Amino acid sequence: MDPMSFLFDSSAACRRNMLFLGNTDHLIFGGESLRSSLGIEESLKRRPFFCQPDDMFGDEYYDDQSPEKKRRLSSEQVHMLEKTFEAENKLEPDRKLELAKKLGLQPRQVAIWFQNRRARWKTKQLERDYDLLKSLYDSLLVDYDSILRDNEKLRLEVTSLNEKLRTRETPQTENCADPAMEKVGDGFSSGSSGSTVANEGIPWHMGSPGSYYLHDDGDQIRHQLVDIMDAAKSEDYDSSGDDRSYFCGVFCDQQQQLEASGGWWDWP
DNA sequence: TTGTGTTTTATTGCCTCC
DNA sequence: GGAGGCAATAAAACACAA
Repeated sequence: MDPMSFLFDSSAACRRNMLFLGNTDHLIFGGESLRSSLGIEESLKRRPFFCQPDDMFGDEYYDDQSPEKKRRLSSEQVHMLEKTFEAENKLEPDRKLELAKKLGLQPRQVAIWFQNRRARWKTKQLERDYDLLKSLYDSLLVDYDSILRDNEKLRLEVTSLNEKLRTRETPQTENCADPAMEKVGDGFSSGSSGSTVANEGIPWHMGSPGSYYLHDDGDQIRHQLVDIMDAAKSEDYDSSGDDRSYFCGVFCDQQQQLEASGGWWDWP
């Protein structure tokens, strides 16, 4: 194998053969061309990874630290890697070699850096997604509680009005001959059998069986009930109403936010 | 200075794809 | 079977409070 291709090779087999990888710190990657860019000259002086043979085996080097020590990349190198990562979160082999050459790093180091960087990005993305979902959940919870309160309020109102109705109607429910009376329509009557007052889904019943007849002075109460039931239907019981579109809107928003939050969630 | 928590670099093992 | 990706993890480097 060509020694240089060995240096550049980051395959699994090769890296497993390089059990002395810690000692690859000794491998010479030097040469002026490799160190010319990005102003990394300064950092190279401190970095056993990338120095020249004379530097590596000099007293100065060994006085400083063991060559096996793990070294951090310079800020310039990191900056360049970050910039590249912004453009492409995975590197083609050619690009990796090019970048490694440019930075004076081993291709394997570049590959590892990108791997770790992807892992960090994924962690951050998970945190962002969690925060987003949590805020959506919290706002839905607030809405839900508000709806429950409204529902309870309406229920009490209906009960109270129902009581009023009952007290007014008791003597005349059957055989009523008063022409002023009228049959209540629009959901208040279902004929002669024990009727449910409201439409389906409205959980209360009139107390007495048969059709309901109200005096004129009951009209006000009747209209109030109709209003209340309409409100109840639109807010609580009608799944095709605004509530559905609201929740739909919430989840559409959520999806849009997730889509907008990052382009790499579904990495190829 | 030192103990401790966090970040970064690197390794290992497993998996998928070609 | 080789190449390369990812998850889990180790360990060095770093930051910082006490």
